[in-house]
Amino acid sequence: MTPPQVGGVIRVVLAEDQAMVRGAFAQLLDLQPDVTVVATAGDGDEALAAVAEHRPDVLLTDIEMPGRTGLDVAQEIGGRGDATRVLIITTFARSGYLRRAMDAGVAGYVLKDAPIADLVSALRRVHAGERVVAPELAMAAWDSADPLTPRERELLREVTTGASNADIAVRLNLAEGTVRNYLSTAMAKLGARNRSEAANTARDRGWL
Amino acid sequence: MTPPQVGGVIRVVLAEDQAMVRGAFAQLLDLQPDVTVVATAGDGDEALAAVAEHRPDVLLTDIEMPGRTGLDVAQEIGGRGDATRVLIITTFARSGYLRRAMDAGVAGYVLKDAPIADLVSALRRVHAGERVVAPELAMAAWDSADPLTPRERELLREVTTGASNADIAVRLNLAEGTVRNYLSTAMAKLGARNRSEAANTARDRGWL
DNA sequence: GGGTCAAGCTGACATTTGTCACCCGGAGCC
DNA sequence: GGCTCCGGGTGACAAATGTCAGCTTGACCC
Repeated sequence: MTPPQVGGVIRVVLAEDQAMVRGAFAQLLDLQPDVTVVATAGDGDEALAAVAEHRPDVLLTDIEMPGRTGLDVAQEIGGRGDATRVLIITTFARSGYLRRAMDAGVAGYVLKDAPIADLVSALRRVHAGERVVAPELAMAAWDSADPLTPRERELLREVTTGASNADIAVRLNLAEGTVRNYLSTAMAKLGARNRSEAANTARDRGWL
Repeated sequence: MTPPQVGGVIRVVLAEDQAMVRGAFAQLLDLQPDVTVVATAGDGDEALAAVAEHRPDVLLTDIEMPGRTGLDVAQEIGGRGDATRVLIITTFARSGYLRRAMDAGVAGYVLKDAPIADLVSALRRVHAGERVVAPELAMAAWDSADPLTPRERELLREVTTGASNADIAVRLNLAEGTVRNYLSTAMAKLGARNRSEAANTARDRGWL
């Protein structure tokens, strides 16, 4: 479909769930002489399909999307050994996603709080083989390591669904007291006053 | 500063907290021959200042911004009897804001989920004196009217700060039982399983 | 005037949630 | 081997949360 790449033209697939933002970014990137947006996607599944079809140089993706998240997509692509490199664009509040993004082998991570110029330059650098991480986050990744044990994470995930201790106990084959205990330590670690607050802050930091 | 308006050119101030989105929208709007972005703002206060300085035809603003929200700004502008008309761009999830937006006298309300073309056409229609509301919301506004009493709303707002029943009782001069009771009825109305869930859904629908 | 309805308010009671002291097993010292 | 630490697990107890029946007051409608 698309002509063979002329020197340095970056072929991009863009995934972002808000149509207006997606459209704006796509048009803007297309204005750059060295960038072509070959497809756009509104969720993770569309993104995977578009990458499979177009084999772009870079997948530029948001994290929070309906269904499969941007991180899921990154992991999938990394696992398949695709040549496509992944550049994450996301919101500051969810900074804890960074560690997981790194584990998923993404090539770059920029914030929507940064000027658009940063997006374009990050795109070029990622295409050139560099790794790019928003400077505000490079440090944050270290001083806020995930303190939760796997079990605690699991319990907190149940809490986000609105489950009671009894529900969780049944679902995970635990005594109710145990459930309470884990949540209690999780609350202590997160400085939360109750289960819901704990689940929220854990989610906000990308630890779930 | 700006030259006198030639026929039909729309002078716009754009307020949106995410720099990248703000930049993208601004550039895109400026590409339209009949639109000029005279200033941009990253929060409500900057937006008010920009409107005061530039007296634009339209203020295009997000709702959720640090400090003063887009609705606060709209109210302020409406109260001052400014000629500037307000067009809200926001996220679908917070559909309940619509009613409050209407009360604040906004001229239009579009969703970030809609294609960008809608944004431009809404802008033109608002400038022409029409009122524009995203079709998905025109109906939603009616079938999901806020069921909360003022007191319940107040209590839920306290819950979002992480306050316990005892805390709230003291702060509002109520018996603890009363606090529990209000929250209980609020939970019933919202179909929530506990205080936090109730507070979250209420906030998500823009009822706080 | 009486009747009814909604909102504000309350205490007694039942349930859920959070805290604590403790047991077990494996990993890593020394 | 003995020691300590950490993650997983447990039940008894205390505190917070949720439910219910019921009391006022004011608005609205005969």
